[in-house]
Amino acid sequence: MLSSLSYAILALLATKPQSGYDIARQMKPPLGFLWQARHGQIYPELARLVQEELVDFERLDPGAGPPRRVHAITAAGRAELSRWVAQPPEPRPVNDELVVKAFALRKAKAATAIGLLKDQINLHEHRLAALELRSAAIESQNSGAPDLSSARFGEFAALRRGIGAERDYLAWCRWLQSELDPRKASTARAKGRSPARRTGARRGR
Amino acid sequence: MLSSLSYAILALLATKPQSGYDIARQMKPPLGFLWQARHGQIYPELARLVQEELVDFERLDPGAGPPRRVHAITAAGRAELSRWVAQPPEPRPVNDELVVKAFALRKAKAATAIGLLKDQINLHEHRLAALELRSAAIESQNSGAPDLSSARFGEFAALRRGIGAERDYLAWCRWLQSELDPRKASTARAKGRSPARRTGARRGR
DNA sequence: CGCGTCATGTAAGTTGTTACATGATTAT
DNA sequence: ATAATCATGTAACAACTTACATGACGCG
Repeated sequence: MLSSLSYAILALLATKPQSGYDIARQMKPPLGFLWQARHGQIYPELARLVQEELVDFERLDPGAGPPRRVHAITAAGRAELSRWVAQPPEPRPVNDELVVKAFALRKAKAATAIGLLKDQINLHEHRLAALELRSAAIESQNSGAPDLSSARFGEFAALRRGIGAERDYLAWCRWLQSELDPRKASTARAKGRSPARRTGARRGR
Repeated sequence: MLSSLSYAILALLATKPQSGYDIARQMKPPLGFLWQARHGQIYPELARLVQEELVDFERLDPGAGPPRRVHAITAAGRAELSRWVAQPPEPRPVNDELVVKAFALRKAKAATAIGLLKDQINLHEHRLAALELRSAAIESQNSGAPDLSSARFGEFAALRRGIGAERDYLAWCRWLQSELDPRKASTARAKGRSPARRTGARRGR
């Protein structure tokens, strides 16, 4: 059986033939939005796909420089990809260190914790901005959000997931930050303050 | 250096002494909301923590049955935990198979894809309901959302993250599902239909 | 001339999964 | 009786990270 990474590679190659380096660039943390992996994992996996004949490649020798290997998905590769797409996904757990830190946050000084969150917010704001930029680029090329019939639909859908996830993550970070704010201790609580809680409420999608 | 899992274990033991089995239960996929791991990883890690003297344990021999090992965090363990909490977290990439499948969705028949999403929505609705139940239980015990001063704040914050993430994930699944809906192809688009897009819009929080 | 990027690979180590192994207790 | 749950462990494997290794090209 193939790894999830293999299918992510196949999915990228299904849009167009690319080098391992191109794939690594798109999957590079922290910006990769389809699947994240380093080149140290990608090259061996690509070699395996070639061996299984789901991918083939062509050496492009640009006269000067190292020969570039442009990989393309084969017919067998496309077949295997579409077979896999129809299978139910196996959920991989999302383990986030920051959640553990939040859980144990009383162990830290408030000032330290607020600084930590500020850095995280910054990080995720940058990622969000990058994803939004890309999404906006697709929309302007497409004059509006692409639908299923468009070749860019898959990319748009994956981006939309990333954007939603980042916004939600940021909202949580900001909430946590406001809870830590020493000003919160005295004010608030009684007078229905800002980041309105809504845990029990809000039925109906 | 210790793994993230080690710190998750320490964080749980910091609330109260527990057996490896108890820890495994709380970390069990798909419900664990602090950190997910299986017992096959937890027991060896616990043993390591004992060896490092960050955790100790007591054999509880309940006359009948296997002796239960109740583990407790030591003073050194607490110190190490609070040191770690103040460090910036290293981001671990979130790789979700379903996003790859969405990216390559045109390879599948619409009916298959809709079925897939339905199953996913069901799964995540169940997880969301479980998290909301727990959050509501804390709120009722606390008469309102706990703040930093409360012993349950950490748990509440972690749950809140899980709840937000599940809601956002579900919203994406439902959007995707509506895009796949063959009824969408004919209607919609022109007449400003339901799951209102907001990718470029919505500035300022 | 050194640094960043293009470009490809490998080796060692860590983390996490799956399956095997054992055995008592409780519920059906 | 047989299945599920309590309870703890280990071994083999798969996934992923980090660091090493090499070499050309272009920029300042």
